[in-house]
Amino acid sequence: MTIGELATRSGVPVKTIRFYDEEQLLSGVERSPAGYRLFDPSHLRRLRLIRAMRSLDLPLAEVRVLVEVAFVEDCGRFEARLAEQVDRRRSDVDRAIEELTELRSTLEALAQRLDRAASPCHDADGCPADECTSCHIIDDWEDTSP
Amino acid sequence: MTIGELATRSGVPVKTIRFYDEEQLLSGVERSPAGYRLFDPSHLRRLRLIRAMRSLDLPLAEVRVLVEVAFVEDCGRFEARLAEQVDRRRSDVDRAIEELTELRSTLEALAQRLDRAASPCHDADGCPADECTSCHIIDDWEDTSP
DNA sequence: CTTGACCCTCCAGTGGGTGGAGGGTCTAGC
DNA sequence: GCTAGACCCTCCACCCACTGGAGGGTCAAG
Repeated sequence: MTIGELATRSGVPVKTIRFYDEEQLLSGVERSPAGYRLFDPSHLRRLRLIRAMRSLDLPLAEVRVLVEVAFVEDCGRFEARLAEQVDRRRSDVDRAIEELTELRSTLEALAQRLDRAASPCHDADGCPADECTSCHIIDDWEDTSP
Repeated sequence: MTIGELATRSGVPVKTIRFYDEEQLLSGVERSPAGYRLFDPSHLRRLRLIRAMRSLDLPLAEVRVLVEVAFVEDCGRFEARLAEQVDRRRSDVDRAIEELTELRSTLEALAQRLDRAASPCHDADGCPADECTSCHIIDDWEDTSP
């Protein structure tokens, strides 16, 4: 299988497969006399596993380990390690959702304040912050944020 | 004000201030005969505005424009542009939260499946996927995901 | 023998900083 | 006048996971 065929079958871009190869995520990739990469069906399985792990946003370094464990060591170990990573990722995602939710309400509050904002100074020479409600939006909002 | 003083007063690291200067977010920064950056109080205001915008995760390129509008043009324009950006950011954040929520439930489902997983093959020569429940976790889960 | 679809390597860029090397400057105390 | 230490400078590399492009080799069909 050439890289193009593997790309078509897996749905992973050629460039990305090459990148994974450089990063040692696919092992035992042969070369044709002309230097073309040659893959076998195990690489397709491997690539699918990589993509599955990546769709969980596990870092490549961890994916590298996980793939190695799955294909070289035994699956019990793979399962345990994956469970571990899934747990870790789960709490990361929870934290990220919390942070985004907080940001979301900050944005909401700011949007409302901007709607209510009355008299921008319209000073062509730049804004003399002390007399301008627009600028004070930022100041006020800074005061109320941590 | 030297860069160290500005850093202390603003809570922004020296390196970051230098970076913002290089990126043209602070303008009119003087230099001492020895080449030291010299700031005035307007730079403190500017820096605070930058940090406020960045805390909304607005990209630096947009922050650059926004700061310029606030300090060089008039505040009404700043207010309008900020409102625009806040709206855009709001929908981005909404989308991000949705995606993370989806990821979160994928992780949840996978974690449960991993808990229930029965018999890993424990084959020291690598896993012959067809007979191994651990490997099938990935396959099954792939099938159910888009 | 040419055309066009492949393939290769190497380099640069993304965003928003952060860390470090290597070296100049300033100030206080002796 | 000298030295220690805190400060400042520039330039370069690194993070992450790719992606795009230049410049050039390879292969099959017509």
